[in-house]
Amino acid sequence: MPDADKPTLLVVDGHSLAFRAFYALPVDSFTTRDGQHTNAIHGFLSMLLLLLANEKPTHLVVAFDISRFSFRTREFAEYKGTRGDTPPEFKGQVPLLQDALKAMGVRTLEKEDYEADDILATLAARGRAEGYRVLLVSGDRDTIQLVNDDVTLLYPNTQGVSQLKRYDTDAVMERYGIRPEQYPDIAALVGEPSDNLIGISKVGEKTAVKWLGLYGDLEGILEHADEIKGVVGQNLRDQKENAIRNRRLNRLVDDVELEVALDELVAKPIDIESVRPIFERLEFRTLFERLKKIAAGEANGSAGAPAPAEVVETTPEVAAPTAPTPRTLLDEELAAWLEKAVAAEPAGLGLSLEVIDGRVIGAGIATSDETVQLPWQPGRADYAPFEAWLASDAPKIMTDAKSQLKAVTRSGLEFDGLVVDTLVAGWLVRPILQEKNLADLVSRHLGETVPQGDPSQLVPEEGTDSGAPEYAWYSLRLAPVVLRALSESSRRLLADVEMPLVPVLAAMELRGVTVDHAELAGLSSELGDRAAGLAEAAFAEIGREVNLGSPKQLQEVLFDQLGMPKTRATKTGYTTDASALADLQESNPHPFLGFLLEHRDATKLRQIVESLDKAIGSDGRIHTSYGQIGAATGRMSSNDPNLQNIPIRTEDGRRIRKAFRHGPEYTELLTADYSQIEMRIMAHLSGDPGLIEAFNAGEDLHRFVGARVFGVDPADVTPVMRTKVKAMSYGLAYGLSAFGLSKQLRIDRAEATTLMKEYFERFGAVRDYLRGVVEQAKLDGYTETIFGRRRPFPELASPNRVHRENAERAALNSPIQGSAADIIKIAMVGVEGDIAAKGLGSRMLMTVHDELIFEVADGESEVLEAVVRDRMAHAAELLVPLDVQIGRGANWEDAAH
DNA sequence: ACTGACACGTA
DNA sequence: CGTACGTGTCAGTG
Repeated sequence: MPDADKPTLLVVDGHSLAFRAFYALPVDSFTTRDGQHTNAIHGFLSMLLLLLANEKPTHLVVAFDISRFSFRTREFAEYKGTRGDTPPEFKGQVPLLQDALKAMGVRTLEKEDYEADDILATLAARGRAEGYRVLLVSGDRDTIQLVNDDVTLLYPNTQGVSQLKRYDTDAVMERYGIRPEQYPDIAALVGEPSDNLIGISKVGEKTAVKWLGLYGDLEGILEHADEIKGVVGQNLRDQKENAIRNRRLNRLVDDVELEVALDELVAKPIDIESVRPIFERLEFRTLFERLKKIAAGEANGSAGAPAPAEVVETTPEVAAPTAPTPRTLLDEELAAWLEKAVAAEPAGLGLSLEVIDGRVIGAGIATSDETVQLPWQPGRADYAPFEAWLASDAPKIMTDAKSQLKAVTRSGLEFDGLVVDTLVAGWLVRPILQEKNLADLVSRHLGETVPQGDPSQLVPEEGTDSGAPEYAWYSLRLAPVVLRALSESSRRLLADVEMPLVPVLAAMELRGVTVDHAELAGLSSELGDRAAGLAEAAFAEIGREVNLGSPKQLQEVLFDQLGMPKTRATKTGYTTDASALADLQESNPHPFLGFLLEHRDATKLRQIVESLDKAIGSDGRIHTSYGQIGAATGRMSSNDPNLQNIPIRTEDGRRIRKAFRHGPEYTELLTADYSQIEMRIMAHLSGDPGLIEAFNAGEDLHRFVGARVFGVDPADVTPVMRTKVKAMSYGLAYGLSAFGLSKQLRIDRAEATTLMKEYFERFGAVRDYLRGVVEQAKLDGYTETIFGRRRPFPELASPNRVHRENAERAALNSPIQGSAADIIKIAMVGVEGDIAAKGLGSRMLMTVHDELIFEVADGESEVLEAVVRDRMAHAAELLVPLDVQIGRGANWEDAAH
């Protein structure tokens, strides 16, 4: 019978997995209202659901130990003796877990005097004999011996519970260098500290494998013990009893008498109603939702959740292929070649445009086995076939396309058909900015090294190999590898959002935004004067001149000269940041502090004004660069200059925004921003009825929430109450703690704790969701946005508490911030498309995370607003409406609302 | 000239 | 003991 047709028997070692989950998940996040710990249960069930979805077993059973005593402890009293007492917090969870499994219709098995592993061994043997494919899940290494052609072991990583490593025969051989059935011999020689089994001194895995290679098995090794030289040989002879005893104990019993036939283990459909009570008691809301989905999926015969993306580990090839030598083609030759190449590579041709001084001067085009080098000059008829292909929607694969597309436009060419930018695709695979150029990508995903160009040849001569064909060729080869590493939804995100966004960003960068130089210059000198005055006043207070911009010198002044109490410690001393100075001002008022703070404000602002002024180009406009692969969450960044951190909170700051104007051909600026998009996303993702109602009611969000939290009428929500819930709401998405909340609101800890408690009582699904995100991320190793953008979080498994908790907060925030990024990107692509389709003259200029800024052409104000509203509001269909605020004005400040 | 640490602007 | 960025300055290093 072919493997695919075999029934699949999934056998899980219950204790082993639950115990792993117990240590992988924070106990304090998984405690019910009445104090029952549930982390082991939650982790176990979550992993089980993942397995059901991914492996789709036809038969299923979970095996448990009855106690820590078995025939092995009778034989060897110290067996597993190093294990401390089972923590009571864990012990209490096992019966509940068994109840939950029972409610889910999952059979459990246990056998007096045996360990769960023996049950696994028995079921593996019987399953194999009866024509099953057997999947074992256990965290006990001894089960490696059970692997064979029909039996696969899923072994949890040290990382966490759900990153299961799949051991088939090949994987065991690769990892240990021996066949699975030889594993107990290795373990017997080396010892197993966790079972309190001592091996042979100085014998590790390496030595044991070597001996097995020489003498076949443990028996053989012991027979030839006299031939083994040196200290290890002597140790073997002295301590062979250890090895013999270990081998006896680690042999799993595969004929345990079990009162069950395999076909009784058939996986039953989940009856969601019988599960409900126990899940409610355990307060597993997210898990219940997942279970419902799986149950529904079974009902309509479709598969459950998709398998998590595999981490692609490429190994260097024996001999890396090199790019074919480029040919230079013109006219009909070029036309013929392009036609043939397009037909030969339906997924697209590799393309790299050579750019000097922002203009296209040549191109390299690649198929999998040919490359072409093409010089290019404006207006030369010879290149018509190339230009036509460039402008067509024929698929093109590039690396770092945005800068090249800008050059295309500057050179008066048209472009279409970008299907893969390997840089962007690579970032979707690993959004933690590691691979930032083609060479990095090639090394990471192809395991090859891009040959270095000749550094002496700074400017390639026309017609010579510029490197562009090679670049194109590597891009072409990277594409399928990188695409394969993406989940299906990430591939859709790439094709539908990120790729169409590339030319949109290129166009926005080229457009720039008009900024008034005179205004900035005036502001700059005014701020400069003010800073100078404040510095003088500060110096007068302390009787000397110091560098106010030097934290080190400030520390001298504050803590030595003025004898102020020490602030929070930093790596190099004590902080002098604004909030610490404000605290000092309260406890130890001193005029110097006030002058210093004001001086900081003035110089910081002036510095921003100066850098903006310097960035104004000869066209009177600032052209920022948008970093499409800048942020791990999916957001875009802006640099050179950064237009996403222009001040707004202070009056002086807003004066900077007044300098951002519409161009002379345009009538006004129009801004459009999402109001409370992150809270709306939380409402959607958590499904919290209260929050959803808040948004659908159309009332002021914080007033509504405040009314619920404080139990008053919306009309009676005071400004103080509103401020508090507002801080709480915003802090939620960042993993704010009671401590942080108390600090921010300057209230005491107890009040902050009460506020959080009250908040979560009214909006419990929010807490449940946030908790679930982190827990799911621990199991999966990544988080996902509404549109399937993934972000890996290896740090969640860190044994370092600070690192781990930082990762937990980042994981909490990622789906929210990331989904908001997905949404505005979708809106941008839509708006740009509509503007072009309608032939409007208005243009999208800037994006600031949840805001878009447009330049309005004469008479288009209304139609532009309609387009923008439509595309932004309908970028995603959530459980709550997406509210878009529009403002208009002659400058950015006036266009705000 | 570069780098790390600090501080601070935005969403 | 609140997420995500980019930028400027200081101060230490080459």
